[in-house]
Amino acid sequence: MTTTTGARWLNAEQQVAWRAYLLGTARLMAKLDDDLREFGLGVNDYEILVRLSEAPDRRLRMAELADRLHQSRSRLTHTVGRLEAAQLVRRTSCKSDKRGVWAELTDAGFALLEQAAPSHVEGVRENLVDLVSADDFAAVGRVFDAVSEHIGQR
Amino acid sequence: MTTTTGARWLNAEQQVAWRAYLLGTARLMAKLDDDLREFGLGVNDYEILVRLSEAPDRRLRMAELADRLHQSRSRLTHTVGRLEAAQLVRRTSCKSDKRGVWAELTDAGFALLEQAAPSHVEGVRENLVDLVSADDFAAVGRVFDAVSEHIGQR
DNA sequence: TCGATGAAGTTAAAATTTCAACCGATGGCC
DNA sequence: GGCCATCGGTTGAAATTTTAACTTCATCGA
Repeated sequence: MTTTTGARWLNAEQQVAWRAYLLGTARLMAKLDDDLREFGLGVNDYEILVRLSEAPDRRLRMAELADRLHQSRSRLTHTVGRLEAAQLVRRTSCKSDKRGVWAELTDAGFALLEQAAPSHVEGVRENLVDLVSADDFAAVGRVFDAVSEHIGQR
Repeated sequence: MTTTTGARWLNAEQQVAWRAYLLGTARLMAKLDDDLREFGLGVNDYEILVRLSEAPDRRLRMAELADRLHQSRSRLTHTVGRLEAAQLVRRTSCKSDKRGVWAELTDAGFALLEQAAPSHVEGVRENLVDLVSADDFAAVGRVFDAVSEHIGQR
């Protein structure tokens, strides 16, 4: 685009950084998905299992889980349906709120997570964290914290 | 995950930064897609149009375009098919390599890009670039350059 | 010149994600 | 209590993306 209006374009460095982010993210996610395929998971599935594994009683309400991952409820319903079919997650209805549903990590789900985690984390290190200085990586954290904060939920 | 093996986990700050990146990226892309919907585009379509608009004669070979965006050829074929149906892109066969196909931006495609660009770029600024220091944003560029570099093409 | 190998791109089918409509439950509020 | 806007979640269909197979053409070496 040429600059014929008063619009605030990105300057050259910003432009370069923005595109590096887009391309790098695409490549990184593809690589991580690739490496997880051996376990029958994708990054998205993995993140779901991790969130459950960390929650009290290894379970979370569907809406809570969806919010933490910024997914639509519908998408989560479908994904959890598949994870449930694979016996990695179990759904139980919520006593206190009859509309509610708990998604709970099964023992098999936890076991698979234990298997997949070392290789996945190693992938995150090798293809991201260990590539750059601690300061630069911390900056990434600050930047995307600010983004999340700014955009907020929903 | 608890640390019972010799695996190299992420430390607390790295963990936090990694998750901020995942969540922030999800929110950011959703927001940008949202804002582009008014023009009938998504971030992915937009990037395709931009790459074409910058290329000599506003056209690129399919494989070249796919590589620059790190997309599968198949995905690009489908997407360009839709963009072509919308008259934003035109496909022509390549003289010098009969297997080849040029994807070329039409005038309508260029016009739409001109319309969408100011608001899109403003969105990138408002939800990312302008939220953080120039140094931090530059760090993002360095980090994902390193990622791209490390993972390489394919 | 042939034959093998691989690149460029498409295609069809399967898997995933989005979209919109929907249902039962909840929580004010009058 | 009764009304009603909204929440939590699901559903089915449409749209998009992935996967694998396939076609055509290029290239390279014998």
